[in-house]
Amino acid sequence: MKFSTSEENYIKSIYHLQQQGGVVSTNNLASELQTKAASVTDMLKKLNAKNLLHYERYQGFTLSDEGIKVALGIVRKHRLWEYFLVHKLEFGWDEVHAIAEELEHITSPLLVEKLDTYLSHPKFDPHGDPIPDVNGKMELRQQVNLIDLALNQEAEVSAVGSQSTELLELLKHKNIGIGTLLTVVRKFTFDNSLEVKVKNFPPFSISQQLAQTLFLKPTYGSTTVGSISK
Amino acid sequence: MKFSTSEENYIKSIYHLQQQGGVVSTNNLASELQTKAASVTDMLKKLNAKNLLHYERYQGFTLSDEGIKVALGIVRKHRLWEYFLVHKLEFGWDEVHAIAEELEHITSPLLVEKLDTYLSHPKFDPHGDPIPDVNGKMELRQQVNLIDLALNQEAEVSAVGSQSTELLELLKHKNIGIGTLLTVVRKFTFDNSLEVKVKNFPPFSISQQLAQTLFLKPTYGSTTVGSISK
DNA sequence: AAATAAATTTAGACAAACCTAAAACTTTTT
DNA sequence: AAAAAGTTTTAGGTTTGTCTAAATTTATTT
Repeated sequence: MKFSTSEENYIKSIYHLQQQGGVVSTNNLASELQTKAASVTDMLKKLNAKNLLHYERYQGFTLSDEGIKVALGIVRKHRLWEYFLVHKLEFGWDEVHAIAEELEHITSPLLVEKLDTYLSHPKFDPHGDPIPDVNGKMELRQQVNLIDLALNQEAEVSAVGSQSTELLELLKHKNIGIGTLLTVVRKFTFDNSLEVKVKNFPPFSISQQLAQTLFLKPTYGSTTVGSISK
Repeated sequence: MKFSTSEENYIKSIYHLQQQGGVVSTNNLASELQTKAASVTDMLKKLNAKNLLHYERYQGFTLSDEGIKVALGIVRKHRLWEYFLVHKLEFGWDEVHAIAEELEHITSPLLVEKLDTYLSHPKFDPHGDPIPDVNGKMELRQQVNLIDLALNQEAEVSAVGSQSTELLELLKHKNIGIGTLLTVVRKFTFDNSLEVKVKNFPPFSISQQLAQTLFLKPTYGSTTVGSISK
């Protein structure tokens, strides 16, 4: 079955939202898609008629198995194109999201498979997100949220939880990118903010909100800067 | 100014038609786009309002300078993507047209320039058509139509005049592709058909229609099979 | 358990891009 | 030069995806 660009965008957004919070609500999806609740309801009816959703009036909704399959196909295309843009065309990892949003709607399945082969079947995209294979299977990202990182445990930034320009702007300002090595030197319970250290820079503060969008891979053989352990 | 996919398709088709015949007619464009004359008139009004056309009711139309600029931008994208699909992803030259029709509508100008650089600024696409540069300039294809090829003059097939599946099917059947070397051994005035020879194959016949869609580059130092010249 | 607030859906409109059928204009034929 | 044929445009309607405003349902207060 084929879908319009608009249908695909709804499916993809529902997928992302239900990854976080389980059942998705109308307002929730409307704000994610920058549209109005009434428009969302219209589209829900259509997707429901195509058996892509479990949907009951006023009760929220989730993707059906079929819906998830479709979503994974779109996610696969999005992440493969991002990989292509960064590793072949030499875009920065923070410039590619909008372009991949367009490329992900190109329909040819053969194109996707040839692209995958050309890129040597990458497992993760430039933001650290896993790329589903043809059957929708993908690796878990073995990453830790910055909020959960142990004190003085060195780790490498490997993914960001959103591609909003606001977030990317803030990361640029703080000089943080994919690959940055950092350690948490203090945690403040008052506002859950963190004091963070990057080599060769003075320590600086990261808010709870920001910390929640950053994912890292611990560097075993940590630098244990001021810790008690030998 | 930005254009919808539909507007871009109209602009591109008008461009191709006026390359052949000068002023374009409504029915002409309707059949090219597989749509109805009334739909064409609707769109003409819109494009005219945006100053992309010279248009007078009932009198036909051509692109304005601005319209040509837009058309060349689309043609540039189409041909660059075709080059990418054939030379990087290893598609056959006869499989890429439909996919490039989708890719040509991706909007990012930076993407086009990075792609062009990645491909090392190719001058011709896999069908032998020239690729316009950023300013719309392109080389003429120094090619001869098969109809005009001199007797016994060896030449290499370098372009086909259309990408219709019907044509590609026929070429496949006759074992002709980009790069095929051939000579015309006889011309029949009755139906303007040609008797053609490809090395290691028995001679075969090509209709006037087919000959008109094939373009070739003469091989200087010809093989002059049965000619009088030493 | 009412009253109020918030979320969701319905009803009715609108723009883009298409359609059919009829009217208007051009070209060709007789 | 009138009639016929062909082409183009207009008029009015459809579908998709959006919107605003009003009605309905669910959740939260008091």
